[in-house]
Amino acid sequence: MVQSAVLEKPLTKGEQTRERILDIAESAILQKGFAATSIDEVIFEAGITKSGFFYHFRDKNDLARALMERFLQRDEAILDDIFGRAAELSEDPLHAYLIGLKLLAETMADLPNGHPGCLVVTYVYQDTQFDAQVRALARQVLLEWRGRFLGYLAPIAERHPPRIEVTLETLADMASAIVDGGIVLSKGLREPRLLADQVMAYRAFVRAVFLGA
Amino acid sequence: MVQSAVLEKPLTKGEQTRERILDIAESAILQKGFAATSIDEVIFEAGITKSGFFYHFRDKNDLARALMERFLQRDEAILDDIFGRAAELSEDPLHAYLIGLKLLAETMADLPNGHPGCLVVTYVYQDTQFDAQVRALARQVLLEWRGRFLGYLAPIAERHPPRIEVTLETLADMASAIVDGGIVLSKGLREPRLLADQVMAYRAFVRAVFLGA
DNA sequence: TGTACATCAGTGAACGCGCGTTCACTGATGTAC
DNA sequence: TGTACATCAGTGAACGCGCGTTCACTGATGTAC
Repeated sequence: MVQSAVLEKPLTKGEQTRERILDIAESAILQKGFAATSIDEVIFEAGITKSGFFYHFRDKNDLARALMERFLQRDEAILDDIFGRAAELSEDPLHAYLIGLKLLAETMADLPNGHPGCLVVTYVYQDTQFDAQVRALARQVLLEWRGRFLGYLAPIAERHPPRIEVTLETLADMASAIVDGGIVLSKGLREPRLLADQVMAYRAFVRAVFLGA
Repeated sequence: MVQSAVLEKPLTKGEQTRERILDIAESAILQKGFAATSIDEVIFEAGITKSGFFYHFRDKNDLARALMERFLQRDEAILDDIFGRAAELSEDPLHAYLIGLKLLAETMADLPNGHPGCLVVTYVYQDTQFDAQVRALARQVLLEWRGRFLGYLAPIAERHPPRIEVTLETLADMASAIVDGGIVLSKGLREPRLLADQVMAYRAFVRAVFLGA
């Protein structure tokens, strides 16, 4: 079971409502997009009035910002947890990374109804609806992923010289691309397993790059 | 230069307007999403009135359907062309596929402002806005891709037994995933080269699977 | 312990604008005889 | 070659609904003295 790293202090009543709004909005936005998700619809599900919504968020873009900020934090926490556990299981950075990818694939496979979608993809594909701050936030997530995976790959390349011509940056980006692309296929074809299989295929490539086929 | 396979007969005045509407709508939808793209905005750019729009399309969903149908046809024509040319350059199905992927990467790299986005991704991430027919169309594109790449891979696997444990279906889906995921990163980070690099990385994996690292 | 005040977490009603859609109409072009 | 009619490719005006946002207000809880 995935356990958050920080101890969660109990939420106040207002924070609970706010979280419920965020949950409902996120799920709706991943299904229909940002513009098609109306505040009316969100508050109906949340059981509050429109003014209640505007007590928590300045405007709709502020909701988008809050969602992406929460996404960024959760995403970092989950990946830190997965690759942190993996690092404890092997001294060798390559084996640790391969274990991490296996755990990531299992996490993906365990989602009961398949992956609901990635907020960053939603934002990138509806870019001009958001203000500069929100766009910068989405970009920040993409750069965080690149930096993270590069951080895993650099020590690997030092110990295991690559046998296939590919830059570490491209190999790092490939992790993000395969997950986001895999989610699209998985979601579109309604085949939850597909996503985990794609992560495992990426894992096989990493193995081939550093250990040979 | 990419040349369409079929000879194009000249468009009538009405067909020209219709194509212009589709071009403007597609570009807007890829940037802001379907709901956020208003008919008003499209007709303003196209220089016609609202009634002119409804002469060409029954309603907004009909526009979505027309866009996806056009996308499907163009996509098939482009891939047929690329992998058709590749097949002429080598007898061996593996080398032909590798050449095709190279040509695909070059095509991606040649897009002046980067790839504008994939309609299928837009539709999958705004699914509930569309009626059943449009959703089925998007799904059809995903299945077409899987079938296409499986068609390339099956003869390869017969001549070159795979050295890495991965199913042909996963390897086929990986082509779609890497392109769609690569487009997200490319678009989000505003790095046009990234997409071509990802396709080349996929190509390196295919090579490793069938030839070893 | 009581009182005054501040903050929290909202309510209710109204706003104006923009949206997708409809309907009756029209000038230009094409076709049949 | 001329005329009647049909089709093409739209126009112009109006529609009602839903959207995001604002504003004045409120009961419940927390804090200072």
